[in-house]
Amino acid sequence: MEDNENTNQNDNNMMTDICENPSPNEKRSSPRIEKLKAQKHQQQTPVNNSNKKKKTMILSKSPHKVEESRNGVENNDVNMTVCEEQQVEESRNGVENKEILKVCEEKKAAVEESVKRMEKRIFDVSKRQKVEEGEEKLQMKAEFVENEMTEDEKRAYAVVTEALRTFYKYYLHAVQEEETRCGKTDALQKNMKSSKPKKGEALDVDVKKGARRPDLKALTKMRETNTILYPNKIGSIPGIEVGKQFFSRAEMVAVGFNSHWLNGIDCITHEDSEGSSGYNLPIAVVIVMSGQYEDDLDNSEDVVYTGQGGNKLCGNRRQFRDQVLEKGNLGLKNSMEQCVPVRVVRGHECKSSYVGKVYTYDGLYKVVKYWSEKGVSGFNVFKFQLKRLEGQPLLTTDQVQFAGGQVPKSVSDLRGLVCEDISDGQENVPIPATNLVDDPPFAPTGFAYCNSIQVSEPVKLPVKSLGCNCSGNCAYSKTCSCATLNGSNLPYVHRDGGRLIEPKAVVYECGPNCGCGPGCVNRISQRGIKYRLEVYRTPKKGWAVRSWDYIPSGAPVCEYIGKLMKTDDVDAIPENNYIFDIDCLQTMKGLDGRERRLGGMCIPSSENDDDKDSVPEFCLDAGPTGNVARFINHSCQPNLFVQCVLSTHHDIKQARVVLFAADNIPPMKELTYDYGYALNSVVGPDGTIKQLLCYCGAAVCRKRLF
DNA sequence: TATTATCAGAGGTAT
DNA sequence: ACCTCTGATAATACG
Repeated sequence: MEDNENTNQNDNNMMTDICENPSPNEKRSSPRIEKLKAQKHQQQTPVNNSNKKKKTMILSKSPHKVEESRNGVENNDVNMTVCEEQQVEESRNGVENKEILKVCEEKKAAVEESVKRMEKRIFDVSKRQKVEEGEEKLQMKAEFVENEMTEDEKRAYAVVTEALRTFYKYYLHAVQEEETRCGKTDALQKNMKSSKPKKGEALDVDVKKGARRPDLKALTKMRETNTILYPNKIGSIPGIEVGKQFFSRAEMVAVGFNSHWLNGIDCITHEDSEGSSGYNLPIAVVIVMSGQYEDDLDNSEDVVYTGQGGNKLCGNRRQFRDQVLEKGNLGLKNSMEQCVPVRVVRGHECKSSYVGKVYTYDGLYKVVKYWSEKGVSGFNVFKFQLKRLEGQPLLTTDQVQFAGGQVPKSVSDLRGLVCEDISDGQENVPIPATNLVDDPPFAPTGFAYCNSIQVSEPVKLPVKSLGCNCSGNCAYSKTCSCATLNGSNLPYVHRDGGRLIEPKAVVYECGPNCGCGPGCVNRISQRGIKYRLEVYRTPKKGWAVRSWDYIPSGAPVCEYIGKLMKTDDVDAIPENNYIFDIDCLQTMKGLDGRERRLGGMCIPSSENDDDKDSVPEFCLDAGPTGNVARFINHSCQPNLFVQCVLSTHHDIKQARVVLFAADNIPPMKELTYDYGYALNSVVGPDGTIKQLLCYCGAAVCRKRLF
């Protein structure tokens, strides 16, 4: 199938007939097994591996495809092709199909509207891409995409993000349950090995009955709370762009991209589903190709997908009977006949980071033909050829794997390097700076790097708080006095090196007077930077920060380091954009501004009420001295959030300010947080309201100006 | 340390 | 009861 150079001709002459194809394709099985087989097979026939054993394969990778799809962008009736071709064919097939044809007509508009809406955006972006040629502009692409979103699209994007955060929250809660119940935490394991098993507690740990799938638990929770987005949607999903990365199948279910975390082919089966009336059901709306195609994904606009069924899923995973034209197979056939666009998701193995697998939305495809053929085990399997709709963003390896461009392997292959490590060895990982914008390029200057808080003269530090009496580390939230301050549970889970389960008004960590050691899970934010961050120059926003690593939601990124000052003293300084007000108290009271990023947190009522209307008493000035956090830009749709943390003392007015990941952040994506200043809150000396343009792309700019 | 085997897991449909 | 096959861990092979 690899040598399919006549793909285009086939388009004009599609046949829906089922033909016997003697090519030795075989059963559907797990990616691992398939991979192994593919490798073995390749060893046997190293040159011509035309009879692939993969579930899906790339049919055409020829360069002219690229040109074609570029041209398609400017072609107004580009998305007529699906239905037009179909109609021609239907009329050939005769009277019996007239009904389907009619349905097709009726549905055409709705489907095309969805496709066109997307393509309109693609058109705009593509135009930009043409203008902005050159490698160094790649990083700007993502920004353009965000900037050119309409208000509706921004809203849709925010809705999707919100749903995902809900999912992360439930997920991490389930992880904590799992860690507690199963006793699989590092702490517990150590305890059980080294010291005597804690009486009572360690004994009721049920290792076998633990919730092993927090992702599924989270999904169930979302179903219960009715927070799953867009069930059974046809075509593109608002707020989810081509190239969107997901980190598990469950995540995709949470936003309604898929309806089940396990199915490769997802169908709409019920009449009452949104937009499904009039269709001959079931119709397939999304397929997932789980696989190993990182290298051959470029321009893989044609695909052959193996149907479902006839597999022994437990045991040897062999094909043991013929596939039948039912369920997903029938759905794909129906989708072909009724011009239903199919979302295509590809799974990529990703061993370089904590995420084992990444799923990428690769756009809408049309089913162009299907057939059945004998598999290796001697049973019939169905094959579906899908062709990518034109006018969508090009598929490239970069795009599939890393939205913002290629991830550098080391500092040495960084382009535009202006500084190898702005922290000058102070951080665990070097933080390089690059500048591909200015000519001649320059490095960030005018500040001294420092990774611990400096205290200005008039500021008095509060007395250190008493710590907990734990030893080793604080796995037992019931006995740790620090954990108790956070509620009944620890704020963090152990997974992925420690993740904050959800934003809280304040996080009480263990501190210098605690009995626990540095390995304690309740000291997550005290361990310095652990992701490979890069400071880079942007055309419009000055310096910015991104990560080369995946950052899981709830993971600590960095603390906001600067000089701890009294706010009154700072207001005298005219131009300083590096002031961070420590306004936890104001935030907790629900005042304007930063409360937005904290969502629906609960506010403790114990704080003194007379502070309600006060301004923040202290702030952090990262102007003259600070850490990498001073380069992180504002966004009204940020992927980090600000978390007040108390560790050495319990005075909230001087809380530490730590930035945590709000989303699962893919490499090379700019890190941003919400500066949180109320719109029109800054008034100039002449009494006019000062404004500074926000380039985050969101509708409302609330960036602070001095 | 890297690869392979194992198995539970949930929601829909079929029996 | 069956179908869907993922995600995490246990077990094994490997160097």
